[in-house]
Amino acid sequence: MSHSAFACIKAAPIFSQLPDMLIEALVKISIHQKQYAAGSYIYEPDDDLSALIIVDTGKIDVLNVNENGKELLLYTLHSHQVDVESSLFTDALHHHFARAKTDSSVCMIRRTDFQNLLQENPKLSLHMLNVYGERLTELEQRQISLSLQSADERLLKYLHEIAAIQMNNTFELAITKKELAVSLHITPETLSRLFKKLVTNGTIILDKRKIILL
Amino acid sequence: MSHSAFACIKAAPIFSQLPDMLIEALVKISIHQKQYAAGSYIYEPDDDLSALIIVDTGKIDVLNVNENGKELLLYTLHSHQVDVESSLFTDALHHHFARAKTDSSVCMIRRTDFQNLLQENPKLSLHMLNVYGERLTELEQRQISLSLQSADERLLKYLHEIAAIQMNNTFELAITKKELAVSLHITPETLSRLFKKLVTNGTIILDKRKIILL
DNA sequence: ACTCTTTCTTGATCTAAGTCAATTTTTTGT
DNA sequence: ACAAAAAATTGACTTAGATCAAGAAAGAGT
Repeated sequence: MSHSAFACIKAAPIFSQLPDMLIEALVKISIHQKQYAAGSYIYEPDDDLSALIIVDTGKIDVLNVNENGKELLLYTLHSHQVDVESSLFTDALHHHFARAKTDSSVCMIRRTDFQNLLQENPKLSLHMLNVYGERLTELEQRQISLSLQSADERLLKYLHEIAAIQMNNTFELAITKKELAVSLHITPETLSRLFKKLVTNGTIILDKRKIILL
Repeated sequence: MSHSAFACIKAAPIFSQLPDMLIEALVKISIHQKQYAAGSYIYEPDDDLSALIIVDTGKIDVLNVNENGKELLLYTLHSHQVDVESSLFTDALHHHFARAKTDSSVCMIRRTDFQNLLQENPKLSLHMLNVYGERLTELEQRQISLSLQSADERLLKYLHEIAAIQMNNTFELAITKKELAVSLHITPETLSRLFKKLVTNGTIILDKRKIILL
């Protein structure tokens, strides 16, 4: 658990390569260490908060609601990740909101302060453009994955990604299956059936949360 | 049909608000008026073209292929629109490609030239950040619409959007139904059935391409 | 150890949308 | 105006995944 704004900002991958001078400039305009209990809202639809949010500890869900009140998880921010969206640059109304999934603490930088800093630092602007470009690519990839891959392909891809990160074909799921279902955009029932299929196929061995990829 | 690079760039909404000085700087580094026949490729997956593309005339599809060779239409660029993606800022491999849908002509600005200009012009950087922010929001909206709305809701929304733009409840489809189906991410057969449903519901009157929203 | 709550599983059923195939309508080229 | 090509419609069938409902298993609090 970090305890200074400097540490919080420096730890964020999107800022970490920046020269310390710029980081200190960011620290100066940041609002330090806000605490949020699990389930509480960091910002809500139509809020004019307009700030850049850096997660120090905990997890934060960024979601969207449609007219019928149905929620869609856009992404979950983990420690040191930054919510670059939230209309930091555009004035467009946003219909999404951020909610603490676990007890969390965040740093914030207000939109106007950040924009002023950008004006004076072309390097920072260029850096942010790169970040946005990556986010864009990522979002596109996700959209492609959702419309071109079936649920079981998505699940398998997810499992292989974990195995790759852990560099081990045996691992435990870090999240509940319910949460996994949400992030794969399927129901828990469907996920349960997909797992069953993978087991009978002999693609995986599954014992509770423990998974062995064959 | 425009005939100078200046006109081409000035006509693009994302650049039009910029001071003429900057536009001229953009013109200087732009590659003028390339012609593409319908069906030909502007860039392909893994190409290292890395240029910003401004459509002068015609229509250009930006698509993606998955492993099975299935195509997904990301968006269609019309006259004066700019392809801000195509790894302009990131080095990440992109799996997508651009193909002329109709005979088209485009202006291009090479990545390195553009980045150099950005370095010297914080205003331009900030401007581009705004553009990216909007694109990001747009993409998110689309993803939400695709996973939260059913096909008939998407169709109706599309029809209402046209009516709103034309400020008239009676209008003609500017594209073929086949193309509409692609952009709604459904098959032509399904679209045909949806239209039929809307007609029997009494939601619309349809005669060939002419539509009256009731 | 024993509730109470939440997660997970399983079965039965439903539905939106895709696929395949055949036909009709519209558009295009000459 | 006519032939050929492309677009649109229709029907029969399949399928992935959702929904509803009911149990089983696991976890948490006392």
